[in-house]
Amino acid sequence: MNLPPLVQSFVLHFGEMGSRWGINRTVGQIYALLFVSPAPLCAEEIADSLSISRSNVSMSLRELQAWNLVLLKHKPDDRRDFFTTPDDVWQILRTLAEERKKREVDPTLSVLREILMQRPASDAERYAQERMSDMHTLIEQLTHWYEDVKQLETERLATLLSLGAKVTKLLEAKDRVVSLGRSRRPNPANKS
Amino acid sequence: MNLPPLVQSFVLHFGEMGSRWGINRTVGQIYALLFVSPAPLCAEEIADSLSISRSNVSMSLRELQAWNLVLLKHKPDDRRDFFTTPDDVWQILRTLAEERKKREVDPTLSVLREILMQRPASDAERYAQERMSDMHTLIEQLTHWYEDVKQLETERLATLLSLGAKVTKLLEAKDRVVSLGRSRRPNPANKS
DNA sequence: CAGTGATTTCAGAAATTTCTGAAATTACTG
DNA sequence: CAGTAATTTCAGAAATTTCTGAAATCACTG
Repeated sequence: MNLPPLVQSFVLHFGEMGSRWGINRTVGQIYALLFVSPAPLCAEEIADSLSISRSNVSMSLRELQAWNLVLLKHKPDDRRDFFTTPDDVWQILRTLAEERKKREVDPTLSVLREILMQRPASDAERYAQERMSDMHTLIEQLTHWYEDVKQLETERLATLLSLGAKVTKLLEAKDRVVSLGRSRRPNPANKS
Repeated sequence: MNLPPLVQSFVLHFGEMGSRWGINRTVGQIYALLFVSPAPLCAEEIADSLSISRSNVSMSLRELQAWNLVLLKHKPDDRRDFFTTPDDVWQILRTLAEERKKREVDPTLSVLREILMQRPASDAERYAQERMSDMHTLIEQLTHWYEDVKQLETERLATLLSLGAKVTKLLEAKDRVVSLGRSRRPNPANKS
């Protein structure tokens, strides 16, 4: 591996992290490399920089494309493919969230729903279903929240983030304001 | 594997999912089994239910304990250990979030900070640092938000979730109200 | 349509991870 | 403190994943 030392640390760390997620080491490294490269790279350059085989690069890029994590660029009069990542880190975050949801959350929800449809044949099964139902409810709540906030422009999302838990203060304030105007209505926020 | 069919589907799915995260298949299966079991199980029972070796169970339980995902129980006059998961799915979610942060986010932040301290020795390194700085900023924002909302009681957290993007409506409303009272102050929410 | 360079595919090699059974350890008990 | 049951450890077997080099495919070009 023949990279500026500072880039190399980054690439190696993402390799490690890659294996801790489902992504493998090489895929993580390639992504990291593309992320910090000022210009798009072609497969050959990636293979050289990371000292891995050309075919490994090919397969790993395919994987990254399946995750929508890389962009394909072309230079005039050059028929090689060049690869980059999106510039906007928020966009990257959105893509990651979306893909992980698609691969992990959605299938889980569908398995849970499937099981919850079935008729329990014993007490053990009845209890198991209750537990799964709790899990299903929680995941659905999280998913709905996600589907909702992902629509927000980045600007607003960032504002919301920086507010953090302080939004609850706002909620309380709103409750008070609303109770002034209307007749008793303890917690209007509870409706879905 | 000798389990009620409905439990078996669940266990198998979590096994699959396990491998997609860093967690391995057996660990995922054991967790799923404990999650839907009405009473705590001992290692032997787990090994039998999942048809895996006793030693594998031992190592996997150790792993789950390192993640704080299982509880140890004891029966009077029985010196075996019995295992369960917490009842509250919100609590489980909190633990998961906390552990993943500890293992994935924190180390990444610290690598990024480390690199950003260094002096770039070339244009390539300078550019790489800019990119890493963007990433660092984003992760810090997310982390701060997380540290903030994780303090909330579950009740409030759930309310916040169910509100979703509608909080921004509230923000706008607040802006209007505040502008009525005070002299011009366009976006008070922006301060960190 | 032969020639060339880029890319992909894929069988098997290499590396890594997971799992097991046997042995060791721990923690009691009579 | 010998005996016993539960548990852990760990070397190597088994399974899985990752990676490579050689061959095939693709997309042009003269």
